Amino acid sequence: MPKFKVPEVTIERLSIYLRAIKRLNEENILSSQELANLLETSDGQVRKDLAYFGEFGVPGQGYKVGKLKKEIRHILGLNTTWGMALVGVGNLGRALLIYPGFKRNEFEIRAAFDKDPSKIGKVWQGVEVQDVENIPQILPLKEIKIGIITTPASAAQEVADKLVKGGVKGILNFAPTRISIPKEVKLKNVDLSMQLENLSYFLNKRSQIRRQK
Amino acid sequence: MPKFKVPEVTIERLSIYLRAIKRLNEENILSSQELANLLETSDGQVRKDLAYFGEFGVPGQGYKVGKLKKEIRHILGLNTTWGMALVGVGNLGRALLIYPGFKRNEFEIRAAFDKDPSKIGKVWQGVEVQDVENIPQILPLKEIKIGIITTPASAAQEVADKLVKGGVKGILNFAPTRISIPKEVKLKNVDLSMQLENLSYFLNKRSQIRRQK
DNA sequence: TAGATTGTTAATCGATTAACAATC
DNA sequence: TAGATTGTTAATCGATTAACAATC
Repeated sequence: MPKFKVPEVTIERLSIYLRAIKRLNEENILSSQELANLLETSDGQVRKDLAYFGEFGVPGQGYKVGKLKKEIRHILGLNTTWGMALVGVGNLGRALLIYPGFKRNEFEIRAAFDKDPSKIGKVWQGVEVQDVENIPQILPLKEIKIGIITTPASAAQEVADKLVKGGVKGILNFAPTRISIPKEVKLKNVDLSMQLENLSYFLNKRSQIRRQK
Repeated sequence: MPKFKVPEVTIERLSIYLRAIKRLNEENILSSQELANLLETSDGQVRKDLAYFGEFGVPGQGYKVGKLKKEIRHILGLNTTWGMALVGVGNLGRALLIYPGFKRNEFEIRAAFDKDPSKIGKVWQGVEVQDVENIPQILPLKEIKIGIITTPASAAQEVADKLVKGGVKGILNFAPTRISIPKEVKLKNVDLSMQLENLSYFLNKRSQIRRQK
C-alpha cells in the first residue's frame, strides 16, 4: 500500500499521532500545524508522514479527526486482534500480563510460558503458565503471531528459537541481550539498561561541560 | 571530550559494544571486524563510533578488551553511582524495583513514590514508598539525578514536574503518554504500545504483500 | 474571489558506508 | 619487511526541512 519505502520513524510517529488525537472529537478538523503543536514535530513532518499512505486531508482545511484515526489504525494494522505469547513469568513478565497500557482489543496475551516448575500451572490474569517446551506446539493452536521475551538474558536466545519454531512473526525482547532470528521475523528490543546508560552519558557530559567553564 | 557532535545512535551502540565484550578476557585483543561480527554492525561503524572519543586501538592489531571496557565505561559515565527515584509503585514499578537487568553499582533506586495512601509506607526491596508530594524535598537529600515514571498516563505530567522541581537531570518515562519538560532535562520514553503497534504494522504489511501475489 | 492548508518537489542536513593512507 | 588493522576522509544514502503550486 505505501508508495515507497517508509522510514521506521514514520511508523513510530503514526502511533504518537494516533494517541494524540485519540480523545479529540471525531468531527473536529485539525491542520498539520495544530497536530504538530500537540507534539514535538513540524507541520511538514506530519504531512510527509501521512502522505506516504495516501491523501487524507483537504487542502485549505485540514484533516478530519475521525478519518485520520481510522486511516492510521488501518495503516498500523490495528483492526485485528494480535495473539501474543509471553515467555518468562518473573516480576517484569507478570507486570506486563496485567499492564493496563496495552490495548486489550488489539493485543491479547493468549499464553504464558516459563521453565521454572514452581511457576508452571499457576494462573495469572486468566492465563495458565505452561512449560517453555510446549511453545512450538501451542502457538499455532492459539493463532499467536507475536512473542514477548521477559526471561533472563541467558535464556533469551533459546526462547527466541522456540518462538520462531512456533511461527511468530514478531518478537518484543525485554531480555538484556541481543538475539538473532531469521530476517522475516521482526524484532524489537526494549533495552532498559541501554536507556539508563544513555541518560548516564548525557548527565555525565553536562556535568563535565559545566566543570570546564 | 567528544571532538564533534556525537549521534545518539552512537551512544546506544556503545552500550551494546560494552555488553558484547563484558565476558571477554581483559587481555584479549579484538579487531573492529570481530566486534562487528558479534553484533549487527560493520567494522567501519565500530571504528567510527569509537573514534568520536579518542584513539583506543592499535593499527595493525586491534582493541584491547580491558582498555575498551574501561574507555566505554568512562564515556558513558558509569564510574559513578546514579541515584534514581521511581514514581508509581504499580505492577510495572514494583517489577523495576527488583529488576535484575539494572546494574546496581551504577544505578540505584534510592526512593519510591506513589499517591495511593494504601501504598505509602510499604517497603519494597528496602525502599519505603513515600507520598508523591514529598518528591521535591526528598530528591536533593538523596542526591537523586534520574527519575523513573511508571504511573498511569494521567499522572505522568504532574509527576514529571515534581521530579524536575526535585532537580533530576534525566527522566525515563514508561507512562503511555508524552510529557514536556525543560530542555536541559534529558527525556527517554519507553513506549510499549508504540513498540507493539510497530510490530503490528510490519506483520500486517507482510500479510498484505503475501495476499497481493 | 481571497485565505488557508494540503501534497509534493527540491534543498539541506546528518548518518552510514567505502576506501585508503598511516601505523604498528 | 610484509601483513593487518586502525583512524579518517570522501562518497553515498536516507531522512528532515523549506518552499510552493495545486486545491478547497
